[in-house]
Amino acid sequence: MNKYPHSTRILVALDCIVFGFDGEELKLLLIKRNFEPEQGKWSLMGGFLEEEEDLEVATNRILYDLTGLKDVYFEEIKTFGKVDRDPVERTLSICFFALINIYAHNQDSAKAQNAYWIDLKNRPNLIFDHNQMVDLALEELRYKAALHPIGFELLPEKFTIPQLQKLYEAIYDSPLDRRNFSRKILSTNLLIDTGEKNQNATTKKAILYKLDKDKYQSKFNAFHYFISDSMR
Amino acid sequence: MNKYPHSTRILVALDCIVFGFDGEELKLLLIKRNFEPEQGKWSLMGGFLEEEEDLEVATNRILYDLTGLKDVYFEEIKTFGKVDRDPVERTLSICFFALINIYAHNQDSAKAQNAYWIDLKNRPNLIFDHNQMVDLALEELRYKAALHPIGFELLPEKFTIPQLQKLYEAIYDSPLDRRNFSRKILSTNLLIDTGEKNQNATTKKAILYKLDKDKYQSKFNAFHYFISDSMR
DNA sequence: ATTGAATTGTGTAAAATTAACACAATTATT
DNA sequence: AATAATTGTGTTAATTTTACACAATTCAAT
Repeated sequence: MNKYPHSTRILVALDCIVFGFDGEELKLLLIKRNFEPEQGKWSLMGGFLEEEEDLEVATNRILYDLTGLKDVYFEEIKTFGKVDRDPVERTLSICFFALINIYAHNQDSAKAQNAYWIDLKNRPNLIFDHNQMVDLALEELRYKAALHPIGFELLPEKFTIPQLQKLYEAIYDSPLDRRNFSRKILSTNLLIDTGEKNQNATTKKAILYKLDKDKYQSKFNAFHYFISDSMR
Repeated sequence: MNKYPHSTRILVALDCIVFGFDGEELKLLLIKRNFEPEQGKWSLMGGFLEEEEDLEVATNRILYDLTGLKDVYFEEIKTFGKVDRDPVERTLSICFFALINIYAHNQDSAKAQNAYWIDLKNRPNLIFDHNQMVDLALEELRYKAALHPIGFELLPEKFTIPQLQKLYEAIYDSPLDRRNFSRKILSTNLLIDTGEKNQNATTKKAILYKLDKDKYQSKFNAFHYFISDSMR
């Protein structure tokens, strides 16, 4: 069975930073732990990589259990591997962040895990090295979202340009110029005008767009500097 | 000892894609395996994460054993985790790429590992999923080198602008405009004129520069689009 | 119905950057 | 001294970005 006899086998966890957006603020899906260790404290959603389970399958399993969603956008960030990072037993953590549409996820799945959406800005202290993980995930999200059109993953299927702008303002925690933002976004040709307008607006109704999924893949790498430094 | 009793412990390997540059071509440091499994075939340099060893320590250990160098620049790419990726036993591979000055590394260390510098363009078929790892590493190197000043890691301490240009041409496998390249590089203010010139030139001797290490860290993230698409 | 406040969509000119070039200077060789 | 190869620097047009202004839409309050 163990054919590389002299090496150590190690417990491998996956920890997920799940980002959401409620229209105003960037949110994190966090677990109020009702199990040991560290029961009662806050942590990221995670799980162990199982025998006979591909790594990617495990990530999707964990995201599904938490959100009820399949085909969630996620990205590996880093493996945390300090010997003593988990006081119970040495555990590697392969760390991911995921972007989901906060309104599409299954509330029941979240409840079953004792999970809550928490404002990124008011996040509680987390167990182990999970604070570092969130810091890194935010950094990575900011990096990636400036270079690639991944923000859409956090929005409903149909969205307005002002909504999209609010999202980017939340990600970078800084105001963007409305006119320049609009021009830059539209110049990507990734948005399709649905012909509809948002209904719940109290002032001028904005055009609802959807993502051009055919172009999305081919343009994923074509839009470095989606948000430029000078735009911030 | 095993306090999370129901989970599986897994063998964890680290595999390194070591890039070098000989002045003309991008090179890979590859192992001609004189051990089982797959003896006689080519592979990446790797090793197992050991008990009581931090992940970062393990990476540095593996790089040191291979090159004789400490403080090597490396970057984690991805964890490969298909159940059957290693036919001997299930093994996760945490995959890194490293950039080293090919002339600073210790030949004896490489020889002891049966390692050779191979032109990236003529690389042999590698074992397991190592081909995929190299493909991904090259992609990642191209991505990062376009956004951050990491190319220097592949050059000697003192280098000329034409040398640096040849490096970038090797990385992107495409010619760059000499005059625009020079201007862009110098405008970063990351290069210090050493006052010396390279001696082994058969024509006009070029100015030797060195990296401004004080500015390097602070400007690491300030130079997104170090190499622009339009420059290629 | 009219006005006002908030928000959305589009336009424009100056500034900055990039792309596409040309030319002069340096070095070893002939 | 002339030649060939390479290096350093400059210049202009095109493009992109920045910093703005103005008109149109909507609902609510008069």
